[in-house]
Amino acid sequence: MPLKVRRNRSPQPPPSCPLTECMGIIGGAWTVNVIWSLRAGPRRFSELRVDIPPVSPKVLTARLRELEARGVLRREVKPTSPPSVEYSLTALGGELVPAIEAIVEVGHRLKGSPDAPVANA
Amino acid sequence: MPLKVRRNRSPQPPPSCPLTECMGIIGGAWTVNVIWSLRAGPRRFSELRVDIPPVSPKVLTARLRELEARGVLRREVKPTSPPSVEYSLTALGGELVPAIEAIVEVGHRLKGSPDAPVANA
DNA sequence: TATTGAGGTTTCCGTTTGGTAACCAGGAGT
DNA sequence: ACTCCTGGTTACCAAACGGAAACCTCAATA
Repeated sequence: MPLKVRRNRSPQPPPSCPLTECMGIIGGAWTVNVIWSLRAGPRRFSELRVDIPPVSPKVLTARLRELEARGVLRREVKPTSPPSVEYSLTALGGELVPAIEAIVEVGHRLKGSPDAPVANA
Repeated sequence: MPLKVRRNRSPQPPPSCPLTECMGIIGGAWTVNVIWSLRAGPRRFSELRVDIPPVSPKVLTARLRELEARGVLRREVKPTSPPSVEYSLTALGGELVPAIEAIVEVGHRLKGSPDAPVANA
């Protein structure tokens, strides 16, 4: 009797496709919103929460840590009282802004969610 | 005794933020790869599977349907035998290409996955 | 008659994701 | 002695997402 192939395969190394890989970082919830908020200058944690109301602190922290680790933004603790933390785009992060602008631009012309109620339907 | 707030809230209407909304469509698995594959001309279902080997038929179908519904691509059945189906970008879909190019461009310079093994580590 | 190829659909299932709520530390202000 | 503010962290949980495998129709071909 032939043995079945077991399906508990260990996760394979990512295919290192730059497109797939880059979408892995851009694609997280609220990631682009964070970059968008920072494009006009540095923001603190609580300011970002105001800019993007539905984001939870947990996710915002996660996104900021990821973006910092990838060199998109930098994190600076200011010796104020209470100490505040300022996030700002790096040069690399700045390069993402036009790309996101392009997406927003097209986004305006996309048809809405397919199952969303349409005017006059 | 005060009643607890129940958490079975019905899903709220999307905030209709063009950025968030557009990322909702771009962000699905393999979506950008599909657009990327179509940028050079029309492709059939099975050709797309060759272009993007790890995509499963289920997900590929889902992505094609979504992109069609939002006017990014069009689907044409050709009366060959067996009938074949050709997918091609619309003008709107074409506008996404430079945006994706920009992302890929920056993606090249992003640091890799934070917990990925680094050369000499 | 069986097989092949196109273009899917369906079911099942595990992992990942993100939301909620609660909690925490340290210093400043009242 | 409290309370507030900043900037988080943690545990828990439900839903969504995507992969695997099996199955399907129709026509042409071997």
